[in-house]
Amino acid sequence: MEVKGTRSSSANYSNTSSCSTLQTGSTDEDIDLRRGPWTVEEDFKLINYIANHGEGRWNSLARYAGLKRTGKSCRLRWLNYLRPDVRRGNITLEEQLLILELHSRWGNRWSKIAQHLPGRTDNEIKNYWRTRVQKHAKQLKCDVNSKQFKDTMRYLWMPRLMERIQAANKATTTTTATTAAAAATGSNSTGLTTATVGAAATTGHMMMPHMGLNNISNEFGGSHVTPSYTPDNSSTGASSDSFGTPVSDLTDYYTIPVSNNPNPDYFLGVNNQVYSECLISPSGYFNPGIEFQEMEPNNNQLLDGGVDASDNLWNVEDIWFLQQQFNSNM
DNA sequence: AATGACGGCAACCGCGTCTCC
DNA sequence: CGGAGACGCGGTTGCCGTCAT
Repeated sequence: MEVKGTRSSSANYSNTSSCSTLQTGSTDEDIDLRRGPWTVEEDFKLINYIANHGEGRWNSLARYAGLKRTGKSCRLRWLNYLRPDVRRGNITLEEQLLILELHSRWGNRWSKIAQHLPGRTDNEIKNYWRTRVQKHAKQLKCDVNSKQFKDTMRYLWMPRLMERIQAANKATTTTTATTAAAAATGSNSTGLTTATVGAAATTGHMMMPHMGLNNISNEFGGSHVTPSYTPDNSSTGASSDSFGTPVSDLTDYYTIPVSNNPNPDYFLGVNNQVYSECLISPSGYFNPGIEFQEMEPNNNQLLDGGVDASDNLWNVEDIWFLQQQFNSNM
């Protein structure tokens, strides 16, 4: 495992003394509240308490669980790290595409975006955006909120990302009947195009039932991404056409065999056994001292011919290419 | 080998909203 | 209706690992 920079490494866990405290001062209990990295013991207490009593009422939960933490801190720790269905590791190409798509629509509504990426937290998506996307905006010497950058993202990066997804799929899978069916359905209720969803479906990932499809169909207008990947097309017919276009049921995509996916951490829909196991996952959860590190997925996720998927979109060649495109639009 | 810079991520903070009394 | 506490969200900070020199 070992996500780079994580505070949950065993080294950090052992270093309980580095955790600072803050004085509450005025409460009747007048306890020293801990801050900073969580220890194994604290995680264990929190997990066990929630397993027995459920979550919510975080302030009292913190007290009753014997944690010298604020309720807020407990909530954050649970939601962003300990929750069984938290998915960790590299953001996949499909997830990157979805993040770009959703962010172009909703802006920094991280929690809203996270709702559509099962297992991902708003914090993780926010971090991804800040560390990756903003970095590349910086490289292009433009503001991440500028129209030019958004257009670059929409008309260049996203189509290119889709190409990469499709290329990865071609390289790693044979076309399944389900994929063909998906491709035949055209756009869907999310406004994402066939290319988007079909590609994602082929990998057995994304668009799970619990993503709140009704929600999406209401909130998504037209897709900004068109099959032809050209600004002209997307700015005219495509976006308005896909608005309310009768669509296929995304459940069609839920049952792609996981074996199609090169990433061992991939999950399927909630009806799928593999995903269920992934949700439960936690050989290490209740045995933190021994196996805690095993809870994290393989971070060396390889797609697209062995290139780290997390940076697939952003290699040097692309940056150069995008810079040319970007400059020519100036 | 030492060290400084940088990147990535967990955790914290402030504030707005919601819920309950 | 209004106040208090709980909750949730987005922005920011700070730590740790990695990389470059």
